[in-house]
Amino acid sequence: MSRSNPRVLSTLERAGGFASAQEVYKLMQREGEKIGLTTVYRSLQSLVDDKIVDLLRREDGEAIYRLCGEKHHHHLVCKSCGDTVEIEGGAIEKWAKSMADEHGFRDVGHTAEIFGICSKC
Amino acid sequence: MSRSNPRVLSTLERAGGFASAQEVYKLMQREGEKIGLTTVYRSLQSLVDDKIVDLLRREDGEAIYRLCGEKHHHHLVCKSCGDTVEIEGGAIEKWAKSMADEHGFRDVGHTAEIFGICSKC
DNA sequence: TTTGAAAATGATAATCATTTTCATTTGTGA
DNA sequence: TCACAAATGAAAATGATTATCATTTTCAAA
Repeated sequence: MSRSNPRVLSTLERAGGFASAQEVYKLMQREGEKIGLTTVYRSLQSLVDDKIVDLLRREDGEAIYRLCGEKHHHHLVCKSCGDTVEIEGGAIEKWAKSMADEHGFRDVGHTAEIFGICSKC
Repeated sequence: MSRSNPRVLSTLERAGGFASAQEVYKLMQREGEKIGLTTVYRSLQSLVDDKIVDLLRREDGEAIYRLCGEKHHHHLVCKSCGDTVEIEGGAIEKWAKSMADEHGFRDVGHTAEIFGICSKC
């Protein structure tokens, strides 16, 4: 049982509260932090165990970690240039909740992404 | 552009309409079918492109393929047993459209999944 | 029937995230 | 200082997925 390295959590916060293990690792390297990839993985895993961060999945299956306290939001992503806009999802929250209730699901979370071509492309 | 090998689809059906690429491959091997892993992946991918099967993710990130109807819909997935309910997403369609308009995006698509614990678990 | 281009196939190698191993370092209490 | 447990991280292992590329199959036209 390992405890989380505090610098990992702090980096995840600085990353906007939303990143993969590889991204956290690269970010720490770029900032001159001395840390091993193994420790980044272990720390993130233990943060998930402690319910301090959520574990989600990118479309390609890569694990992404999100601070639980972060305000929940969604993304509007350009398929061409990758530009991303954070958007509100009030309608989604209500939809997810009502669907879950209707089918007797509990402890529900959700993912929702919109992708298209932005005005610049 | 490759078309799907029909034996792959038939195997996925026989598997209960729900399996990973590796599982489909092993199942076909066990049944004496001569097919390569590459072809299994390609066939499943093209079935996804043709919207004949849905691509979801196990907790560990492994891709799982699931037969679905043609009508656009979303999923309510149990994190514990994998049980899946297909649900309507009228609210999502409107939300995605209005968000895209607001930010000048065109050719938009979207993904939305709800996950939780079902009443049986 | 023969031919040839395009599509499909599959063995193999490459990729890439993640996990495991294990030797070393660090922290801590006696 | 000593001993020992916990933490660390480099390197290897793992496992799914994708890329390569030579070979085979399909099929329509000659």
